[in-house]
Amino acid sequence: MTKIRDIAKRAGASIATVSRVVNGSGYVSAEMRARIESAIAELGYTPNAGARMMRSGSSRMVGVLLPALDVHFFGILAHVVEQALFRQGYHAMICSTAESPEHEAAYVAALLSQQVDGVILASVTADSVAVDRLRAADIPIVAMDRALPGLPTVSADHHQGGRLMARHLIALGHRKIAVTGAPGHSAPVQERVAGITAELAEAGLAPLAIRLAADHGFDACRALAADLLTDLAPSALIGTSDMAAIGALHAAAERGLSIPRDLSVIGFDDLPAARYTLPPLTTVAQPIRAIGEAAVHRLVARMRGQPLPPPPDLPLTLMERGTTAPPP
Amino acid sequence: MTKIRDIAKRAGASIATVSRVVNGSGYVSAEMRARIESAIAELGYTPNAGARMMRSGSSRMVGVLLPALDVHFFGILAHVVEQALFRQGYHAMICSTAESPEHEAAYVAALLSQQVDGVILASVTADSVAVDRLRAADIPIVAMDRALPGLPTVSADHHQGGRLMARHLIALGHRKIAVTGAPGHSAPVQERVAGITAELAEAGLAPLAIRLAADHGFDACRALAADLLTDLAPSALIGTSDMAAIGALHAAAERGLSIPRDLSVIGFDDLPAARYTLPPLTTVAQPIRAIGEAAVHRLVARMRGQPLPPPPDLPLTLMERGTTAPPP
DNA sequence: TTGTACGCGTTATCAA
DNA sequence: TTGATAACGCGTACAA
Repeated sequence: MTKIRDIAKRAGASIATVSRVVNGSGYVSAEMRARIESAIAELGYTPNAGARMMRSGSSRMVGVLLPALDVHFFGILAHVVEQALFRQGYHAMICSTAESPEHEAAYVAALLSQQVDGVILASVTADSVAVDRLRAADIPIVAMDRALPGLPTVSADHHQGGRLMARHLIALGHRKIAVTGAPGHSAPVQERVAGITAELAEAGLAPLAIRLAADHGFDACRALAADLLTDLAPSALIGTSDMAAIGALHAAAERGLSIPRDLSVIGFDDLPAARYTLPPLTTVAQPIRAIGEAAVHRLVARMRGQPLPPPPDLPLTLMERGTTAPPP
Repeated sequence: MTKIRDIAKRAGASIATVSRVVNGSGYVSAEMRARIESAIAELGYTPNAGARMMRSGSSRMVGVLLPALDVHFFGILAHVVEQALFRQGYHAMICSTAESPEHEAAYVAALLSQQVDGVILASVTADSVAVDRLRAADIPIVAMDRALPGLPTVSADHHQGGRLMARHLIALGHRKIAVTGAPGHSAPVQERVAGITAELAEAGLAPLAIRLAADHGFDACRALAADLLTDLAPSALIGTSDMAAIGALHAAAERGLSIPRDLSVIGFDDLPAARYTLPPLTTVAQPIRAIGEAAVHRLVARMRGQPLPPPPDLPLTLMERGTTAPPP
């Protein structure tokens, strides 16, 4: 690997001058700059990040901890965050913990060891030991998607989202409404359920049932909804996520139910897949892009020592598509 | 940040001994080890990666360059690769280039600067300047999903995939077969198209049309298929990806066509979304998990200086679901 | 079995 | 405007 000394030698300059050119700091004559720049181009010099970091104590990197990349929601979120960080001159170190404490601990250690300038915690559970280590390190942190006590958070209002789903069905005239979804241990999911229940209560209603699975895969969601449709006879099903709603659509089809004539189904998230079904899924859209960008915005401010921007307004939108209608 | 000297002081040892404990190298008495370990736990020591890297010249990191994380296929691939690397003791540095040369160049520089031990290039174009820099750096590289000349590659046989799609439709009795898909500039897509054409030719057929869009979003795919159905009257449509096929399903529905009675549709990839449609999509499954794991396997061997394992067998599987049937 | 001392590549300070 | 030099934190020869 060519180093700064090689460039200095080649350009007939000192390493200090090369450093000035590379970092755009201090005064360098035009002629000297040109000589050094061509030396850099010829030899293909890339500054050693380790050495840089050791001097400056900063790596211009931001850790992004999230539970999975193969779940489309988190893939999109990671993408948005990464792009936003890039625009601010930071590199994202994306770590998918696979919901395993072991992974989480290893990644937190790696982030600390890499001297990341900040961390975005996406949908991490509050009682995580690893997160405590991170907090102890006194690095700027922003929680995303799921609030973490004592940490600046950027998250949609899941409670309100639950209300919007219920409100839409109530307005259509539904009274026999059941809730299905996963994963049950997810705080955002629980908040949505609470919002649903609250909105129903205000209309003098209660959910026919609330069934949450541990697994949020397609098959689990479909099986859950199938049982629900067998046991009860709801006129509408609320999925706590698009995944759950799509599973419900399939469970209904298996039982010969026509959507939305015999059964209304509504989801949450508005992932791309919500538009793939036929009819396309009615759902409450979460502004994923805005969430990622706001998280970066708040984090960058803290990393620069600026005052923390206020939590942004992240409006949820009812996307009325083809799976909801008045009850039969 | 606590450093190795702090631990040494606290434990009444020298930094050399602490280093030995941390790295599990050399001899340390049990008593001393216990003292040092408790000091590490109390003070919360994490070795500085920059200093470590400077000494050893290695970062135990592997760069993963891919075009996007918000495209589900790449999100899944990134996840698989990341998990596999983790099991081998490497951390993944996932870089999504957003298909922008500027991003790509910046990330390549970052990878070089981070002294990554190896790089996995997913679906990168061959004529990329950035990649040339990477090759010049003499780091182990493996190309994934899309072959790169002169580099070990792990990729499904897209040509064969094209053949499988065509073969299935031909076997069902279809003769009026059209191809739709995106993005047109993607090499894997072009290979699939070539495979389709070859298989049709062997049956004495030619595609009714081949239409590829630049954009691989849902709307573009649907519009493309809609035009195709208006202009021609195929009995079957081959999507070069699940996305294209799902778009075709919607275009058909808009025109009142019943699937698979009036029109057969087949896709490629077998993403989770292929099962979301009603009826679920018939498609050719690409072994994404095996691809990611094989790429890591080959890369790790090279990083360890071991001989390069042979390219693995990555079988494609026809997933016969609900969108294909004999022609009307 | 443990400790001392050097060098890894940079940046920043200071002097010229 | 440029150059010499001292840290930064760690791993490892080598000495004890």
